[in-house]
Amino acid sequence: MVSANISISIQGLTRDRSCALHGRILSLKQDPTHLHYQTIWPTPYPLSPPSSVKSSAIGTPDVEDDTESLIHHYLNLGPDLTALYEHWSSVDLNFKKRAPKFTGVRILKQDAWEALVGFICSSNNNIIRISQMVRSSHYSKRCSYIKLFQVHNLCLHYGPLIGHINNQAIHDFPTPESLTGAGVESHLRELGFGYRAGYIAKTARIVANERPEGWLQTLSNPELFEDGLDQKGLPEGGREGYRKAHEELLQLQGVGPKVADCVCLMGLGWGESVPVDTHVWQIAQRDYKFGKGKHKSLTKATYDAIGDHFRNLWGKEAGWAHSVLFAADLKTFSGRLITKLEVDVDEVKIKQEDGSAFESKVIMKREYALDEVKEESGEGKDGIILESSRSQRAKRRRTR
DNA sequence: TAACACCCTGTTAT
DNA sequence: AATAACAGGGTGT
Repeated sequence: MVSANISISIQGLTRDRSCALHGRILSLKQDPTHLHYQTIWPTPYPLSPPSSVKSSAIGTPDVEDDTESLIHHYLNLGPDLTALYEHWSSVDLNFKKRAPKFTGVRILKQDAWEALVGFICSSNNNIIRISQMVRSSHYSKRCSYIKLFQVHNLCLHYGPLIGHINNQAIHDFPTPESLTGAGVESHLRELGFGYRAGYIAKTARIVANERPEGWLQTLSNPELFEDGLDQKGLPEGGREGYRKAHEELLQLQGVGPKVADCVCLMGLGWGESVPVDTHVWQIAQRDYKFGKGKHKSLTKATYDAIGDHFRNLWGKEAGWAHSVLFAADLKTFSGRLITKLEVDVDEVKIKQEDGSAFESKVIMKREYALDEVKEESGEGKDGIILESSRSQRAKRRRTR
C-alpha cells in the first residue's frame, strides 16, 4: 500500500479548493495518492485525449487542454526533489540534519507581477493578512459575521472577472495598468493595506508608465520553462541576469533586497536568489556563524554576505534549499515538528477527473508519533523539542 | 550605520 | 473581561 503526498499550499486557493490560474478557474484536491484537478472554467476544457497530452508546446492555443502542463509548471513538479535534497545534504551537515522533517518543499513558479505585488504586501506583516489583502478567500473562524462579507482584496476590486463558482465571483490578478488610477492609494488604504497602499500604487505606475511593455518578463531567467538543474557554473554573487533583475527591482517603491529576491526566486526563476528575512537571519546566526564581528547586524553588506555564503554552499538552487530550512523554522509549520516523516521516493499519478493521467515523482511520507522519534534521535537534538508547545516556549523565555 | 515611523491584526502579557 | 504591549516572511528616510 503506497502512501504518497504532495502538500499543496497555493496562493488564493479557497476553502472549496478552487483558484484562478492563468485566466482559468481550477479546482484542486488531493488524496493520499493523487492530485486531482478539474477545469471549472472555461467549461468544455477537459475533453482532450488522455495519452497525447505530454508536454506539448506551452503556447499552443485552445485545441488541446494544457491545464495539466500548466499545473505541472506552476507547482514546479519537474525537478527531482530527492536528488536536490541529496546534493544539499551532501554539502551541508546542517541541511542534512534539518531537512528530513520537511520533505516535499518546492518553489512555485508564480507570475512575476503577482509575486511582486504580493511580496510588497508582505513587508512587516503576517501571512494571514497578506493573503487577505492579495487574493484571499481566507475566512478566519474568528472573523465576525459582518467581516465575512467584507473580505476586500486586490483581485476583487481591480482584477478582471473570470467567472463564478458557487455564487462566488472569481477574479484574476489585476494588471499594473489597472492600478494606476488616481484613487487607488486611498482606496487600498481603506481596504486595509496600510502604508503598502502607496508602495503598490507607485510601483504600478512605474511599471505601467515608465517601463517598456513586458519589462518585468525580460528580467526572468531564460531557462524558466526548463527543468535542467546542473549545479555548476555559478559565479560569485549569482549569474548576471539575476544581479540585473535584483538591481532593477530595487528601483521600485516598497521593494528592498528581501522583496526583490523573493520576486527573483519565485516570479523570475532565478534559483540562486536567497531572500533574507528575519527568519533566515535567525538561521544564519544560529547555524552559520553570522551575527558576530563584521556581520553583527543585518545590514546590506551582511545581507549580501549571507546570500553569497549560501550560494557557495548549496549552488545554483540555493534559494530552494534555503526555503527548506525556512519552512523548518516557520511557526506555521510547527505542528509538523512533533511528527517524524519517513522519506521515500515513489511514482504517483496526477490524474484528471476523466481518468487520464501522467506520472510524476514525489516524495512519500509516513508520519510517526513524537515518542518514537525521541527514542531514535537520542542525544538531545534540539530540532524536535523546540517550539512544540506554548508552555515550553514560555519557559524558555523566562529563563533568559 | 543606526534608529525610527509606517498600517493593522492576532497573540500574549498584565 | 478588558486593555496594554508586541511581533509579524521590511522599506524608506
